[in-house]
Amino acid sequence: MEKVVEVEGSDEGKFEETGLETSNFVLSSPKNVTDPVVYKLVRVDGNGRLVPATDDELMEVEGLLENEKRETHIVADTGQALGCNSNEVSPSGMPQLESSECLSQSENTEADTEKLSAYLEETVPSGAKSSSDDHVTQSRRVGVCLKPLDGPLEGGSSTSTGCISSKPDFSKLKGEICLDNLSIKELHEVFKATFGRDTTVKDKLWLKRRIAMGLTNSCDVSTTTFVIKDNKLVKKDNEDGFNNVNLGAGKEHLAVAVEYNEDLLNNLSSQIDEHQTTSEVRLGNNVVENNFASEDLAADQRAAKRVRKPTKRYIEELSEAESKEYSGRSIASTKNIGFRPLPSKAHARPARNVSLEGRTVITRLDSLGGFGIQVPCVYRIRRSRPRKNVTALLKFHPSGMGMTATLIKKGFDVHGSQMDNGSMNKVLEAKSTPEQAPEQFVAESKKETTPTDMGQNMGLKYVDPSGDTSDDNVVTVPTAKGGIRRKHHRAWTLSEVMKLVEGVSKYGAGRWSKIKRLAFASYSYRTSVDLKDKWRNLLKASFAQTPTDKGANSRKHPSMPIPAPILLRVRELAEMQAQASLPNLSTGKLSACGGRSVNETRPGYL
DNA sequence: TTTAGGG
DNA sequence: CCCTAAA
Repeated sequence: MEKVVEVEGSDEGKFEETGLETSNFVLSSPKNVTDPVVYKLVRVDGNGRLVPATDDELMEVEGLLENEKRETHIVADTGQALGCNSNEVSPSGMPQLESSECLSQSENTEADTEKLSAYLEETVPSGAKSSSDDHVTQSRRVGVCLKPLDGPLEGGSSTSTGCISSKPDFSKLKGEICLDNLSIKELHEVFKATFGRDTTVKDKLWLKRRIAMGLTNSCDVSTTTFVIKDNKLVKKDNEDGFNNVNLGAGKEHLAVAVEYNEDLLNNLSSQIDEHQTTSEVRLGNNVVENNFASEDLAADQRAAKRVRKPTKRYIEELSEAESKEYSGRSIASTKNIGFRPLPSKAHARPARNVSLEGRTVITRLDSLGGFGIQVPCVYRIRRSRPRKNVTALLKFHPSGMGMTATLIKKGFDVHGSQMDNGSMNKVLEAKSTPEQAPEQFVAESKKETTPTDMGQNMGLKYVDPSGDTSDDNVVTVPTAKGGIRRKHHRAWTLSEVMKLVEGVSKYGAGRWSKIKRLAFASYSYRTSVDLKDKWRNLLKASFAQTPTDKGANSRKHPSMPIPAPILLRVRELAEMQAQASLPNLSTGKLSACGGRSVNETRPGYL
């Protein structure tokens, strides 16, 4: 106990320090205060403006994660805290430190992001290794660390705030005992300190839970104690726990929880989203921490999982959801906001969902108190490319859209038929996910969820039925063979088209993969094939009508208003390329040598 | 794996 | 958009 306290003290100090450093970059916004718990990943723009991470960034991050860092990060956390300056060990006694990474990478925003993610992931293991007390400390540091990094991560601000500023009191809290012993009044204080707001709730248990959760989420407080007292279980409970005590059967949950956590981690690692919040991670971490007795094991598992890279689809999904919101126009700016802020809760950040394999886990800010606690929940299912199982799914839900809807529905419908869920999940899982446990877990938790909670959640959850959450436009098309294939359509936005055109002009038509990578990195959901198809369409369109009028806009196609200038440009490019290609055809090599982008092998197209 | 084309 | 053959 004592030890813990000390640590915290140190932590705080550190935080402050770090905070200062951090200040350079970020945190302009007051919002930090608002929600200590939730953070999104962002990068800092040149001018210091915060920008939500873009899809590609996420991807990048992902990539980074994969590449390296696993274990190191943990260290990094510690390291950072102390560390950016001195690499060495944290007081807690973390042997591993590798601030170097931090430093080196700090340059890139991406790196930051990555770091964040890394840190997140890493945290877990570290926690596992170190005693819980230490762990707590570490985690905090981590939060700090992030900021210092260079910037980009904005999360840091909120993080730091949440952790430190908001709750200095926690030192007391830490002790499990504290929570238990505290009077309601005290709990209120703590609560306030934790969440920055008052609560009228008088339920002690509730308060304790809430606080514990809050702490856990925002910082890694050793909630365990608290939790334990509460139920026997642990942090894991956080998620379920708040709903109700549940967890009678701790073991099962526990087991499940582990997996769940892993997924969560994986998800995080794979996609760190602006929406993704550290809190989530933490949550996951905590759980993991508790669950995994042997760090090694955990580490290994994580590593393994981490390795597997989320499919593009996966990412795509995310981006898509977001993109919908802003409809592609300004990608960056809106993203953060992307989800409609729910009126009700402090900030209802739309939960970010992470879908893993078949099952989707999403974290949503929970309504617990209206604080931004995130709770994992099943939200939407990944829209995926047609998988073999799709048909099966479809059968279940002829509508075809539906997985998402269905799930949600389920979620709401407490009593709802499990069958649906189960079957669906199963189907999904069948394909790739061997482990069902997590799903069940999720499902179960949902079931357990009390109606009340559900109601609250609903508000948050359903942020907007219309838009993103729901599915992308997925349409099922019956095929002659009898199969059903899913077609998801995402309208091309002007910006996308422009980028495409630009890309083509730069790299030449036909180099779709290159274009996708470079010019089009932001739109992760567009595949090179998509680009190609789009280009084809553009060409068609441009030739079809452009010639005469610039105003060509007047396309009949309601759906596709392509600005004339763009069409024009397309035509130009097409012609250029065509010309370029012609020589090629005849001479071949020569053209290739001289020509640049256009030339190459590109068959001029057309 | 990426590209080109067809459906 | 999806699917698939070809490079």
